[in-house]
Amino acid sequence: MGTRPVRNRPVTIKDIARRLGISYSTVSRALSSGRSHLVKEQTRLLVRQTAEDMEYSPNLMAQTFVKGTGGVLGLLIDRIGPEIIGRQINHLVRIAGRHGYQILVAAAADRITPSPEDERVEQLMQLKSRDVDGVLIQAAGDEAGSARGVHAALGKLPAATFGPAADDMTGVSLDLASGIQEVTEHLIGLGHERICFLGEDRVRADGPSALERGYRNGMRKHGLAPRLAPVEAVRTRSGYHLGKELGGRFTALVCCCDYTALGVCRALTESGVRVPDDVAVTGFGDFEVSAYVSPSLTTLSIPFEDIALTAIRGILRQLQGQPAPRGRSFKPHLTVRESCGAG
Amino acid sequence: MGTRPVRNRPVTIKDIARRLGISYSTVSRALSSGRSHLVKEQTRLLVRQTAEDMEYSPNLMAQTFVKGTGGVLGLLIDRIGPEIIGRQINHLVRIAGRHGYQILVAAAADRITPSPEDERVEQLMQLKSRDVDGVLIQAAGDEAGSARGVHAALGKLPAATFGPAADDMTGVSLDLASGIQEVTEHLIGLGHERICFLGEDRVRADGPSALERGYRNGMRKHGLAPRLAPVEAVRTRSGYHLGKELGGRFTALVCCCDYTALGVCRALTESGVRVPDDVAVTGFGDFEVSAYVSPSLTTLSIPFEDIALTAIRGILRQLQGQPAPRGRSFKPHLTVRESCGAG
DNA sequence: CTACCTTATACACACGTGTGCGTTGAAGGG
DNA sequence: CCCTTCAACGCACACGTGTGTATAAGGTAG
Repeated sequence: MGTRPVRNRPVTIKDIARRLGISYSTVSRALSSGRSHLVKEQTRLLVRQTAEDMEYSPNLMAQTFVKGTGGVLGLLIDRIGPEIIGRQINHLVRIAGRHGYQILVAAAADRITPSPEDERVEQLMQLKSRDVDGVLIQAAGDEAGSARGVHAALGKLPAATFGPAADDMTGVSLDLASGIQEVTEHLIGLGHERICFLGEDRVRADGPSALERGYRNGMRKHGLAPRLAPVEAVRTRSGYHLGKELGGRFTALVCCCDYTALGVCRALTESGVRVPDDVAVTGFGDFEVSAYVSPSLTTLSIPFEDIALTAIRGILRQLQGQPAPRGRSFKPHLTVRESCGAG
Repeated sequence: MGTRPVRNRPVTIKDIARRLGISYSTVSRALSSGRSHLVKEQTRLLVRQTAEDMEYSPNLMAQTFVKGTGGVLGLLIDRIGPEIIGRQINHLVRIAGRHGYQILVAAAADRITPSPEDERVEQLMQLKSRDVDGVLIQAAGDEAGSARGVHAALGKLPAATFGPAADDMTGVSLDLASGIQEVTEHLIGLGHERICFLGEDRVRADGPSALERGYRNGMRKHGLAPRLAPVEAVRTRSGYHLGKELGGRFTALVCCCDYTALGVCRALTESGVRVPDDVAVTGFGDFEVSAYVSPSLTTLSIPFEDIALTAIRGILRQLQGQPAPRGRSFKPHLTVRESCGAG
């Protein structure tokens, strides 16, 4: 009779107030960190002690609801390879958590959509209506974040996009072109001249991709003729098939993705072409496996940690009322291993 | 003068009510799908049209707040390899989205924690205070979900754990033992007798892991003596080093992870030991890359889609008030490729 | 002792939405 | 004509928290 039955309903500040015989506004003030001068120190301690005893945990929904801000960042992801997503999410969640934020994921539907941009806008609206404090936009296309509809849908919501900086949103991009150019020139420095680029399919007809531009720049700079072979992005199968055809005609293959490069290596090995002795191969991404295959892959490492850090810092700045930092473009790091023949 | 200035504040049902000169409770009822008999059809249509015109979008925070449920599932992840996480998240987000749910991620902190269980409990509490409708618990340990503290912290919150079913929560597990046993017996069927198991480090002293048990069962069934070599889980580096030592002493190596297997293959190749001609190697996980390396990897495929589907269905059942389905244990699918020598 | 100031607390409202219940108006039966 | 019935809608409260303002208590100076 002395002990009340355990209630399933979580403890609220009203419960604490009732127990202490004070008003719940006092409890609220005692528990909120700021405005300490409005509550007597003794009362504050008493309230805090009682809160702990009663196992009070604040209703974050209510706090978010009333304050309009509540420690959640939205992450908009498009279809990207699981390896990239996994690594990126790992870093984002970790760094966001370090600043007290959680990540709410909104991913592209699996159905075919007539307009990817409209879908992104719809997801953005949904994130907005959940009062997320900011949005991280990870999308496949080159200019995914800067689309007009997306920008309009954002309104004043802090945002960072993994791509070129747009107005009012921090852009954290990877300098694909300079990366590919570096690896291309590295191969040229090793004496290669017949170098083929295995790029992604051109989804749109809006000119060469950044990767392709980097390759072209590298070749042009040394007076060599570029040769291209399109490959569906992030697909090893295509790399495999192309490797079968291209083995004899080139001395080096620059691939747009580690998986493509691995597929190429496999095809070459099967055809009796040795890597790197007969043909050098390079990749992009430095996936976890790439250091441990044989031959280990010369590739471009992506500074995920820096990228995630910059993006989240950008959002934090915006949350402090400052204008959106323009962001940065990070250069991939050339990681030389065996497959290029320089190891 | 005729047109009001565009307000930054989002449109609420009160705005709609004011515009139409009706009370906002009527608007609320007109917009909510159920209880259609309480609003005249004409009014309902008028309200919906107006809502669309004014670009009203409901405040999901408020809805969640008042209803105590709001279309978000929490995902608790421990440290797992990015490949696994990436693939799992992809499926979970996609399937959850199909049912109108979003995923809120809570990941383990990067700092070393004295008690992993306490940390999980803390994260659970945080998810709970955000009124998530259910929790998906993806943890590294064998019995991560069934820990007592976790169970207590959950209370009546629907949950699914990727592991053995615990009381009141759906368990979707992967039958690691039967998978490893199958691949072990497959190797025995190919004539191998000196088969070594490269397992993960034993974190605790609570007996052999499920993987190890599967291997032992397979060997014992055919009267062969088990041989173990511990490897830090999901690490190719260790696999590489072990491969260097073990190449000559065994004719087959059963690895606990594809990455380990790839490291082993590399080490063997470097040492002049041919795979699969001299030594057969198998992995676990069927990572994206494993089909395209040379030799392609015989491995066990994880039915991610089924796992995610079962977990989310389990939670949906619980949300409908039904008791937690016990869940299922899925068998990995033996995918025979080249590295075992049977291709 | 009164006027005034400081301090600590209580009261009341707000945030946006859902919902029980009372109220209104009209229709129908006696 | 009055009473009942029922549809359609408004009022008011609730959810848990934050915060501006009124109020009470206590102290000091005049």
